[in-house]
Amino acid sequence: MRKVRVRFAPSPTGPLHIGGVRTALYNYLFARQNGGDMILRIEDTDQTRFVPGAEDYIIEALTWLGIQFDEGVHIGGNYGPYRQSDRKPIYRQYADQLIRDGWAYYAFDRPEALDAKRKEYEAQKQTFQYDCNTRADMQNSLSLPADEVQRRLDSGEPYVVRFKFPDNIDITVHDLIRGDVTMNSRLLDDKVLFKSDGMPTYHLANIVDDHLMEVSHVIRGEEWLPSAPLHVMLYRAFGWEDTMPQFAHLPLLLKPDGNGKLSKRDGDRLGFPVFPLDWRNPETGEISSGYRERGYLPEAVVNMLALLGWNPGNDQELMTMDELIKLFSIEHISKSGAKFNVEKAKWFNHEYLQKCPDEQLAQMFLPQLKEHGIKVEDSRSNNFQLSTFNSQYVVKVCGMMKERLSFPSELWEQTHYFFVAPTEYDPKAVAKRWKPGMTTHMAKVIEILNTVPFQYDAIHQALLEDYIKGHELNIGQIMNSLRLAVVGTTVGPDMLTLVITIGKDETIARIQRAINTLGEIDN
RNA sequence: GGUCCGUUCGUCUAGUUGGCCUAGGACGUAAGAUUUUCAUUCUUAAAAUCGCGGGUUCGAAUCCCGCACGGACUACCA
Repeated sequence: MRKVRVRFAPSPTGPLHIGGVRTALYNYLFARQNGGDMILRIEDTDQTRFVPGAEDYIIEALTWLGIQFDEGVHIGGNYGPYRQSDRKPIYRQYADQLIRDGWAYYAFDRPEALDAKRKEYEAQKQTFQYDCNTRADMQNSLSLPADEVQRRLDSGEPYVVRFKFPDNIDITVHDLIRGDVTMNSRLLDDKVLFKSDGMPTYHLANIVDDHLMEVSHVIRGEEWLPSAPLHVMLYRAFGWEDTMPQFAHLPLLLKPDGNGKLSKRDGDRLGFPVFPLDWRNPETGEISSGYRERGYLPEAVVNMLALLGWNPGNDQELMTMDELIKLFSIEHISKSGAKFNVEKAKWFNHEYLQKCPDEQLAQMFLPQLKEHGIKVEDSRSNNFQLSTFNSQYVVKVCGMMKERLSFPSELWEQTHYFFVAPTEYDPKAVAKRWKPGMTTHMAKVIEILNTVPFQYDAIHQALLEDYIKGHELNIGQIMNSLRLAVVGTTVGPDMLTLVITIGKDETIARIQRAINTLGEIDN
């Protein structure tokens, strides 16, 4: 049994698309499960589409998500170099080999000539294809006399190398997800393998590199399925068919609404990220938002992505990376494309946020606190006047409040009253709750807080049991007014826990301020 | 247009050797319970005649054929 070796081979043409992230994830899960190697290879054979920073972005994104590599452009390995532009000298000889063996030929047709040809066919409602039927009419080493070909080559005329597809043979690709897929060579065109700029195309570079890097399984997007027969033929032409990797073509990630492939624009339109990290277009300066900056936790993104096109075969939905590695199987990858669902993504994040340790959450909260002028120190007691809080206090607040949120970014709006006293009181809540006699009740609350031990049970007994219930008062009315006084609105966590947390002095100060501000209501 | 791939609740999907499927779970939605409030949580409900039409079979979401629809590909891009 051959050692499992898989690769993730993106092109550095921009930020890594979330579909690409999923492809990387599936490769990673498969490699880890089988004790194999995971390789990061950069396919930058198209120099016109190269975007600076894209390679670093890819590495940073995958690192953030916990997808690790054993070999690659950033860490090296025994099969390098791992950037195709650095492998440029390698490909030439393989193109030559193919020509020598009659599997490929030189073609001198200029791009303009090909365009003209396509237009010509189009005018007759036909499609031009450079193949066994048309290559005799084109300018290539199959149609031109040998001395003419040599003359052109010697004179430095630009040329490409095209694959010479045999006429009318059935080529079967065995796909691990879809089974056997058969196509006839007559329908396939003579793909360019080697470009006039001296670089190989994807097809050549891909096969050569996968072979040289001893890749055992090619797990890639479904968009590659139509060219898979070409790849199989290349392995055959090179005589590498016995070590040809196994193929698995992943279903596509679709738009949440309507149909079609998920694209960058969809994210902008529907308000969710299509990229793992924020990306700033170096040319336009335009920012595309990423999951990380939106407050998604890497574990949640991984879990969500894993389930978009795969399932463990049972009802389990929450899985860590380690569990995914154990449970992953190519057999359970679905065949049809999956529509991206924002709501489910949020739910995953909520679930993982609950698992997130309070200390870690507090750490994520720090920038928001700073932004609002709140200082956090390690060894100070809580002091509202100086807006400085003990870090343990922040941890406590996070722990108390996290079940209410899906994103760390919601922390401030949910917890600001733990740090800052309300300056305004929600008018609707005031109208509904601040009834006549309320200032008296609130004064009584202050009195109770001043007399009983400042502990949950003691306050509960004195306030809820003795005072409110003892006097047959409306619990909702009093407690909501108290909340209004302390928080400024009538939403929030358990009132007594809140009071205990912010402390006796601050609570009393806030109630007093509410009494002063709101005053007595006459009617 | 051509080739290939696909098609189970609104969405992700279970269903892999045809019977245990009067099609299960999750998200979302609705109702209820809990809570002093909101949120969380819990319970329940609605939601797929398994794309459509034929066949094979005692029996089909599951096998076969046809059709429809959707998608991918069809560059000296990957």
